[in-house]
Amino acid sequence: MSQPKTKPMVAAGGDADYQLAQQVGFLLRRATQRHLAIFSDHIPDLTPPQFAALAMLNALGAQSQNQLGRETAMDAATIKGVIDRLKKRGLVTTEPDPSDQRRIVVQLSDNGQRAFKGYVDDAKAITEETLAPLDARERGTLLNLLEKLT
Amino acid sequence: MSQPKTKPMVAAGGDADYQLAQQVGFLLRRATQRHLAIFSDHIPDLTPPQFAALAMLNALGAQSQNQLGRETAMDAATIKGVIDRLKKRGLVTTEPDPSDQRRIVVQLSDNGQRAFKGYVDDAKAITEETLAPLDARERGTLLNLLEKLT
DNA sequence: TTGATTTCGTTTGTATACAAATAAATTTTG
DNA sequence: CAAAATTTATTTGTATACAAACGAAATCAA
Repeated sequence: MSQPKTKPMVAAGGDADYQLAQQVGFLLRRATQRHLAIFSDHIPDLTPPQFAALAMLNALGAQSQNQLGRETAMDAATIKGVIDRLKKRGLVTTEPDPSDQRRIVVQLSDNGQRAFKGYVDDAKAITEETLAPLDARERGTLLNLLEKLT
Repeated sequence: MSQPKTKPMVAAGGDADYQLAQQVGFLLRRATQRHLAIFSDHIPDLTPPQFAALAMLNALGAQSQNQLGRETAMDAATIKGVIDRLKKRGLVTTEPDPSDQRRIVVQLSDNGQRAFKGYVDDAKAITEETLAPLDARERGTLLNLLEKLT
């Protein structure tokens, strides 16, 4: 006779069914890693946040530093570092806002403008290569779902 | 009379159609940010990479440090820092691999084992809350597409 | 108007994340 | 076997990312 069914060896709140590799957080991290690798293959001179800042300044024009951070999803401490590095490389300039002594207005320099325009095609290629494993319908679906997730 | 159509003001390789907020890299970054916020609400004491290391050690047993890094998608330098911090907190222990003098074998401590099991339900709640904006079908689709992207 | 609150930018500290270089140990190869 | 190549772990340096605390400036409210 076989034994009656017993409790599994693990304590209550079993972990046998926790598959890290299937969790959305883990998949997001890996997808981000792959995207970052593709990005630096195409644009070795900039990071994604740096490019995001340039793109936003190009699209929206001069912005206060914190406002630019909001547009590009970076907190105040993070955008500060990004702008400091872009400024050091001459891609952006800053000046005080005369109407608000607290604010620093960030703008693209001519070099920054040219640099951004020169990278737009690369940026499109980065998106294309990142999404390469998906067909057109899947790409749309993914972007849609990611947007909902925000 | 209207003027004849002229070239747009922007130079060739137009950037007017580059929408940062619709690029997969930007959406991945924002989704990851939201997930991280949810994670730290539920498990303030661990980071996602730290939890990933515990989960993998629990699932696979003792591993060499670099092997564990591979399982959890962290490079050698990153997993080192993660393990150092987990070790300092007594959640993992390390010992030299007698069969390979280069390797360090990492394993869950009893405390680490208990801590992990105690967090599994929180981890499931984190996934649930992260995916809350999606219905069941969309969740499956997203995980599928993210996996393809890797 | 002034006192409370909010916003802006900065600083400090911690934690990934990755490139590059290195030394030691192991494995592969000729 | 001996040389070459690879693997493992470490270290250094740079770049996000975020929490927390801070002073200065602007806004709100009683």
